[in-house]
Amino acid sequence: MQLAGSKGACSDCSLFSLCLPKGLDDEHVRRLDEILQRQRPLRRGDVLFREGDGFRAVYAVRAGALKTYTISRDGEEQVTGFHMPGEMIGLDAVSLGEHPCEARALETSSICEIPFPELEELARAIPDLQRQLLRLMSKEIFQDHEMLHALARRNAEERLAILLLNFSERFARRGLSATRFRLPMSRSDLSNYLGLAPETMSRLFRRFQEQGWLHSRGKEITLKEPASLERLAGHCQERPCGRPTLSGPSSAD
Amino acid sequence: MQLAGSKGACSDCSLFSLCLPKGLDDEHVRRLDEILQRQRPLRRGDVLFREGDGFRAVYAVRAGALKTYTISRDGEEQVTGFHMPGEMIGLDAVSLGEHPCEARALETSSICEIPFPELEELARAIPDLQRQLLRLMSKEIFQDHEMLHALARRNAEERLAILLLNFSERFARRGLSATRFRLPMSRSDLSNYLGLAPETMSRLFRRFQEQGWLHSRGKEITLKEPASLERLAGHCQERPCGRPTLSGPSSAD
DNA sequence: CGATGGTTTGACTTACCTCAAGAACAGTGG
DNA sequence: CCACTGTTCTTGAGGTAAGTCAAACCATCG
Repeated sequence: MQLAGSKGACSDCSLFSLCLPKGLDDEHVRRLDEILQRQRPLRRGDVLFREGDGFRAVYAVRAGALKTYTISRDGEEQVTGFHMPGEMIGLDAVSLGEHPCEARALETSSICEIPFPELEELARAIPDLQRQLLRLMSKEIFQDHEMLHALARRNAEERLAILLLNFSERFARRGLSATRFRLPMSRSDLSNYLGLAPETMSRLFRRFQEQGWLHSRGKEITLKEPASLERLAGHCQERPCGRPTLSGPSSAD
Repeated sequence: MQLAGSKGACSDCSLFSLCLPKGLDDEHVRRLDEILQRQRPLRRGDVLFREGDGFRAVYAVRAGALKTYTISRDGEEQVTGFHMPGEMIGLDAVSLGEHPCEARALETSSICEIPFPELEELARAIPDLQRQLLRLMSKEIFQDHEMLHALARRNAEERLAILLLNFSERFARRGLSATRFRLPMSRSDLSNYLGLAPETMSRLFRRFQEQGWLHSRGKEITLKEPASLERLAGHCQERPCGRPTLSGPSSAD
């Protein structure tokens, strides 16, 4: 898997298809991959796009992790999302025609650029793709609503529990352990995202650790009692679809 | 404008086109209106769809107002949005295939149902429509991010200021006064949406009134010093696009 | 190695919630 | 039109979760 220059068809990665709910057949995936542009890898701290940049493409994360955030007039930032491999960035820019947020690599990351005009064109040709694209955006709306709920109604402990389980699920979906993982972002990014002070975040981790619910050493997290976290996350996390829980003897790692 | 039965082409309302950013030509709007289904008007408290209902259509509000909300396991509700004439409901259901929230009329409301399969089909045939549809969903994501920011970083006063200005703008877009309007929802719906206690909402209105920033009599609101509200909303409300502000000698009413 | 920025910890403050009691309001039926 | 009833709204008193401030600690990195 040689990492070539900044451009060129990205034929070895059908990564984009990972971002989309299943249902596209192989031929379609091939045509998709043809329009992908590979970018040179980003290093920790590198900016993928800035707020106000013209919107030309969406981006699929191949490896690493990024955060997106807006910057308010007084310079403070608000983290709007974390983006892991197999996830998509930039869909919120379609409407304005420019990026309403900034995207920055949390660690060395590899990105596929998907020029949007081509994607739209292809979606017209492939009904399935159109459907998947709409589904993808809808999912983001839906997840934002869950997050709104968390911020509006849940206390600090519940918010952290929800977030940890969310990450756990996302790691698991990539075939990684659901109970042992490395959070690529800083505590202050986490706290910022959850609408809390960094100090509160720190105290929460300590409390969770004292309860024996998890072990955290820097960015390395081990969930020891996912069931307790799920009880906390409780109400709001219940999904209509029978998503498997982590509780009980975990199959992970 | 005779209100017919529950079905039939809704040719007098090109309302759906209102929901979409401008840019569709007349012929397209006509074809769109052909697939619209008119629903019998909803009365205050009527449910448009429930959480978990199968997703078959999205809905455009013609008149009145609705709220959408999720219900957590313990029965408490979280308002996820208010929907005014010219706005769309149900886009968050595309991904799951069922509605993740419940929609209820806040007052007597008239709704157009837009069967989603037909809409997708039409979007395939009309590239412009496809683009507008994507743009519409993107806008919702973008607005949710703004709301996330508000809930995470702003205090109670700022949240209310932001919300009031938001409504003001939405009324203005419909050609109504930006400074005198009637909020169709209860104080507790407002507070719920903003992640506050109803009591706090009540105190906020009093405080704003004491400051002379607005006059409120029940659901009737008069903004007297939009500039002060804008100062409060401040940082987060600044949009890159030069959206006209309300401050200065208002042109409204 | 010291410099820099993230993290932890403690002491203190405060914005908002909770609880509880009235007041205003909206239906509903006489 | 007026009582009657159930909501929604308002107001006050008091408690608490989380923020702020400040200092110590720790990792990373030139």
